[in-house]
Amino acid sequence: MQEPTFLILTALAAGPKHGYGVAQEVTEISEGTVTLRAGTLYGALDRLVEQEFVTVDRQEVVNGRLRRYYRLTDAGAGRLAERARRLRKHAEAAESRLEARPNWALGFTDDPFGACA
Amino acid sequence: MQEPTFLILTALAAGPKHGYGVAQEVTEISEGTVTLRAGTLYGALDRLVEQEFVTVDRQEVVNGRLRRYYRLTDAGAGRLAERARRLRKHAEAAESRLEARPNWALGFTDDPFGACA
DNA sequence: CGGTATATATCGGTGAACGTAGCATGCGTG
DNA sequence: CACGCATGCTACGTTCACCGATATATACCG
Repeated sequence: MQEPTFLILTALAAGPKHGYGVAQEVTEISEGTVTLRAGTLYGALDRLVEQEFVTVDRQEVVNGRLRRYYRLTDAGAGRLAERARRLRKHAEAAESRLEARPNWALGFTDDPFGACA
Repeated sequence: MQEPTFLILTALAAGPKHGYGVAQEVTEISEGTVTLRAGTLYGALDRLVEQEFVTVDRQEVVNGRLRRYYRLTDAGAGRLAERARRLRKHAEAAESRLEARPNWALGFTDDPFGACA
């Protein structure tokens, strides 16, 4: 599961939303770093419905335009929880390794073993 | 950047490693959930070298086998830090939304506020 | 009357990941 | 000594998600 898909599930975790609403929420969650395109959005939603991580909650017609609401299933919530935990673990691993890294070598002596006097 | 690529950078953040060593460390970091295949590993390393997030530290021949060590560049460390922060933010967003979700529908009462009589 | 915002749908290209196979060497086992 | 196994990189081909572009349709505003 990639970033866009993960964020779509995250957006739906707060409650049912229609496609466009998901796209807006994803932009918000990611602080503008991820903007879903139509192709990505509906492609991912179709896939998620097929995998039963998401279901169509209901459809309504507003101003002559179709509006389809999607809802996270229990399986989807489980999958999201699992992936969120994994993401956090990986982020923590990366951050702790970066901290321990001798990056005082930024630009000058590059001495991975600290053997440099 | 996808999960395998992120984990490769993370493995290299602790110090230079050769391809096979990276693969082993990735298995460890991900607690066995991600196992890098040769195609994924060397493909990603080639891309990372081209993007200058990783450089070839040195090469040696051990027992007639080539061993090529890769090292994280400063640009690579910066990129990894940025991505790690983003990953953590997304993981947190997902987890907080999942907590707030009315998942008492899942068969057990989960009442964080004790409001449920 | 044209531009923008709301909404969903589809198509083709691209690139990362993935699987498998192959090459090459040393080491332990039968 | 033959064999499998671990090490370590290369070289294919395939799959799949993402993405840009395009299409459709309505409402609102200048």
